[in-house]
Amino acid sequence: MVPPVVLLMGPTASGKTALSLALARRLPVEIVSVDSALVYRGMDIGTAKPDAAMRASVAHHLIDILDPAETYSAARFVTDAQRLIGEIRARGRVPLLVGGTMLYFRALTEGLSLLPSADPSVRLRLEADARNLGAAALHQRLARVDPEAAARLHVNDLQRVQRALEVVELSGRTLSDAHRAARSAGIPGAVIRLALNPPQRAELHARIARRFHEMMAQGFLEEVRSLYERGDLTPELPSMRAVGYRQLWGYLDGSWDLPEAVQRGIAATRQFAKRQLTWLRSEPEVCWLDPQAPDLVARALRANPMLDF
RNA sequence: GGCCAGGUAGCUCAGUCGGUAGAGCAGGGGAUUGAAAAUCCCCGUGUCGGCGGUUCGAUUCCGUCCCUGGCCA
Repeated sequence: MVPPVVLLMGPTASGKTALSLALARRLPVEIVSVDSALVYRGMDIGTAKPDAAMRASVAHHLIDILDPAETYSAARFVTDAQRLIGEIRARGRVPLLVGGTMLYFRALTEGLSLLPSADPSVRLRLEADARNLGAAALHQRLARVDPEAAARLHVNDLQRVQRALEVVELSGRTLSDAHRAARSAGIPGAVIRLALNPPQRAELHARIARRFHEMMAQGFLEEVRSLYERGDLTPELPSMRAVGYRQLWGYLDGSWDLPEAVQRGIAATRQFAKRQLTWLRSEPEVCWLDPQAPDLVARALRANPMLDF
């Protein structure tokens, strides 16, 4: 029988890393990171990346695989994760997928439609069109080629309107047609979903603030400064748009003073956590865990008999 | 102690020539198919500092008290 795949989800600062390491002491797991920021090298403190000692104690995958100038995607994640799940299972171990990028989890478990990947030149042109013609004009253009997508997308949601236009331009079929066609397969075999979250939102907010200040004490600003001073990175890159990095970048370029950058960073983290929880509420068959509960690992195992080998 | 300027949403403030008030930020809810730590949508009742007075009606005018900042002593 193939081992189950365990998904450990939860908002930022909910204690996923600690629980994943505790689980690793009880089960023969390898960890697959499900995180769009942990993929970047040199972004350690602000992403709360598992440190060298942690990564020496249990195999971690999909961490430090890209330079911050590069871009990753949900589709690449699905390809990478599918491959890793197969490899880990072939070693007779349990794939433990840990992270907070909920789109990646959803793409992996529900599959993705067959779509063209992003094309930088098309995106540059569409961005220029958006600037010159306005969001309404782009939305109207979409309404002509893919009325169904236009009806679904808000005029102001430039990112998705542009993507829908990009899909038609690159593939000749509409996004709406592609969505109706078959998706890629999800995860074969059993899937167990654990979600870590404090029952009280105020507690999560407190954890977020505490952790942000700890990051500052650990040298988060110096980490961002060294990225800032590279000279080839811009605030528009997906890596530099990450929570905390974006706000400290704003301090370095003089947009605001340090206390304000920190407050904005903490607020952005809270907002991120809220969006993660919106995803999480629609996940099926989730075993919710309170990070403050004693014997967390025992609780997780008891709730999922399949895990108790 | 005197004079001046303020005290309105969790914060910063706007406003009501008297008919019980609204922005930004924060916060809450939702969406989410190759940028997703992104992007976008929806949600605004609060003794308008306290107490009196005038008025049909006061957050708005008057008096007084309290608090904050500045200037003068």
